Amino acid sequence: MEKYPFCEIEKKWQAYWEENSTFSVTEDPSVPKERRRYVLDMFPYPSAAGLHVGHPEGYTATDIYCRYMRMNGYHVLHPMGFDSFGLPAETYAIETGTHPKETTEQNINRFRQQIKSLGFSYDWNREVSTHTARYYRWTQWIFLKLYERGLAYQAEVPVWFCEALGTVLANEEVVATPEGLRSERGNHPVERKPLTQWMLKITQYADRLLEGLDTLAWPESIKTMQRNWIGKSTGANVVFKLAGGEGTIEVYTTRPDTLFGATYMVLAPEHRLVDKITTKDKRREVEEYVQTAGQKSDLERTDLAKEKTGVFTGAYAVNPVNGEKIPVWISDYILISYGTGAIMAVPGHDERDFEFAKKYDLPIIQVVSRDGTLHRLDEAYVEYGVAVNSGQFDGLATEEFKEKIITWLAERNAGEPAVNYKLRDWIFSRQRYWGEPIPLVHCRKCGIVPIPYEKLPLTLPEVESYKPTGTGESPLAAIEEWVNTECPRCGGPAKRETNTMPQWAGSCWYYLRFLDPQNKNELASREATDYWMPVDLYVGGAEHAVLHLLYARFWHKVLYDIGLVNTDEPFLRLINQGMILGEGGVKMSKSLGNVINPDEVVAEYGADSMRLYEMFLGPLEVSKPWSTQGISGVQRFLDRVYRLSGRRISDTAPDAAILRLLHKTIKKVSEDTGGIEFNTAIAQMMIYINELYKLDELPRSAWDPFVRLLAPYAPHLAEELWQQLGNNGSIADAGWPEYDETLTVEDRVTVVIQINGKVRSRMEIDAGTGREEVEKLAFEAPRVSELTAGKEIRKIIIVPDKLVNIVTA
RNA sequence: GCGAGAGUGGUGAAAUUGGCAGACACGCCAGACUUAGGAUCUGGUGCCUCACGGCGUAAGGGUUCAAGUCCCUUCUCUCGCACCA
Repeated sequence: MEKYPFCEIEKKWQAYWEENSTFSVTEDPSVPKERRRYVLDMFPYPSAAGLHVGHPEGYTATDIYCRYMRMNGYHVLHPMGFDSFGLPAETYAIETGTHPKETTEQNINRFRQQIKSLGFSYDWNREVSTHTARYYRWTQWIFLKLYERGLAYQAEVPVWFCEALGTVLANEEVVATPEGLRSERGNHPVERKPLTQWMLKITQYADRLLEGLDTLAWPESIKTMQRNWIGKSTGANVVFKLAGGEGTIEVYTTRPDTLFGATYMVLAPEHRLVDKITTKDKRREVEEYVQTAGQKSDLERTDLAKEKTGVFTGAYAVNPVNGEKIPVWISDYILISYGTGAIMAVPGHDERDFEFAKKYDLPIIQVVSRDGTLHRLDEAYVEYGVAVNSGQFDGLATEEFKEKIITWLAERNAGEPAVNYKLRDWIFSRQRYWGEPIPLVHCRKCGIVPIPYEKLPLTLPEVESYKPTGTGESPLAAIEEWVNTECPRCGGPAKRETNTMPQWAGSCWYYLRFLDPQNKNELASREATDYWMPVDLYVGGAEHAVLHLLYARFWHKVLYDIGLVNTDEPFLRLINQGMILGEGGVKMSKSLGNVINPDEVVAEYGADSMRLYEMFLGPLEVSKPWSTQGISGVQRFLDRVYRLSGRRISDTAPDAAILRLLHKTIKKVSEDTGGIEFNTAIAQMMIYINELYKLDELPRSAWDPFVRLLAPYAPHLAEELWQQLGNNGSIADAGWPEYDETLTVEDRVTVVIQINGKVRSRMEIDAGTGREEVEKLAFEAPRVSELTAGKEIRKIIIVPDKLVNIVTA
């Protein structure tokens, strides 16, 4: 028996959808807001490898959802595009001299064709690619807005520099690996280097980025990750005077209530006071330590397992609460980039300080107690409790003490409340060719001058070589005629900024360009934005939890502040699809040779089988292994459906059992499709087909609704069957079938009879039978009377239409 | 170490409010049809037992008439963070 002719069917309907622009949408004002949906996929980076099977997973899910919503009368925006700036094309250009634009566009064409081969219902009229000048014109435009609002600035910062890539990386692009810190892309070693970079002041939005999370229907895990990444903490800055000299050391602490337990202080080796306060006799030792710390990689410095090190500076500070003189140390366990770069050490109540104090034999004082009594501290007690050894504050609960001491310090100008974030400003410049040029010029007279908005886009020049200069400058720096320009303000000689933007820039706002992709005057009209935004459903991989999703939220909030968008948050609901693993549950990778190529799957099994299979594997959100045997199972199902369509269609009504199953099926498939639980919806369709398969002829009223249910899942086959049924036009325009609740319930039910919680018998009775009747019938059932004979019956529990539990003594 | 999530047949997985554990599918077994079968159709398939029956949702305990589901303890795995004071 040969397979159904999926190849012809799929080609035919893909051509039909294309010719008829079946899925293009416009901003029709007659459609009320609540009948509109914006469903978005994370657009792909068009790599040379082509689509992998992970892409179609999320794309199929949104496609099914969109088709379902359309059939239910919704107006759905479902666009696709390409995140087409990026390093691989540039690396390839360095190796071969091929222009990145050329490879990128080849890859885009391949991706588009692959995506189309799966029959997704995108509105292709809205396709955008971030590397095109008509797109990045607006990326640059947004950058200038950020600059105008003081959210983009230059700073010399220690940044991650990657020798192999010849560029600076963002914190988020550096990952810890067993071999040390490496670039996320390419796994190359990275090092810390101070360089002048463009920074975006995302920290200014830290609170709003944090608060906004509460309003979003996102996975808790992603929200938690973002919260942790932002890392807000509240406490106090406390000022310690230096003993015997002028000057102060300011520290940040979340536990000002432990101030009486501060027995020493620690500065980061890079702290500006280190040089000033170090005494003569300690200078040599301190300088040596500072230098070693500076040479250490950050991995070494942040390795938790390593023993803490430090040296005494010879200086002392005065504890403002009790006038105690305490020594000032330096150690690389204190980070210059967090808080004030200095701490008061409370070894009794901080694990790190405890470890350090033990090693260097510094005093440990207990100032917090669980119950108000003193005991020996074998480890730091970090919990909240009651103050002890704290002078007039003894007996206060931690929470209350914190408030009191902050006020006390503030009255004496020795401290104030403080808030800190782990989030750092976003290092935004890249020393690369294949990215958006930063639209600024450096004028000797006027300083940094933005290129006027109407002069955008500032396009990428052609270059001889794509290699980074290695000096920390981008390949653009080598193009004299491009770099040397006029100052837009004074007309004098000026030089262009040669840094480009990171790949994240284009993806920060692409969902807005889809709303109005041809607009020449604005990035998107306010009308189009108001019509569609916010995104109702956003589906993509969890790897973007804190990068893309945080950056995009940041830009969106800025655009909101400018008045360009109508909402404070861009993505209302987010779903992360799980990874598709190789057979056996291991990661798919080239080195393991277990990569499944979607083209081959489509060629062998068809797009509908591929779509259905990926959805049938399991819940969308979880990772699940690919199984080549498994796909033949869903193909068999589609085959059966197709063969079934060859049977005679009758106009007689289906029998009661089929009718009931039909309505149950419509109900289950409707609820599960709306709830993005596609695996169980497919299982229900299989159950239905298994039953229909037993019939010699198909009642039209049992078959027609099924074809509609199938349409979101296997759209090509459904179109074909729809046409066979004598319909003109696309099934996409057909309505979704409705079910009658009363027809979904069984009139006879099987009730199990338990004795002491164990199933001993069962009986078939009318649904809705009353309790007394059920009880009576239960005792008439076989084995029940013999098993209960001579026993005291303590209790009878009846769950209507489900179960009877007879409890005996 | 901290945070989040997950552990159910040989495999992928199902299972409203606690109410027949294993739907659906893969695989396997048997049969039918066939020159043939990696096609198709029908039936079977958690484990132990000839059977009656017993045992089963990572392990142990608890609540309950009743626990995959609720509570406690432990273990394992995945993901994220990694001295953030």
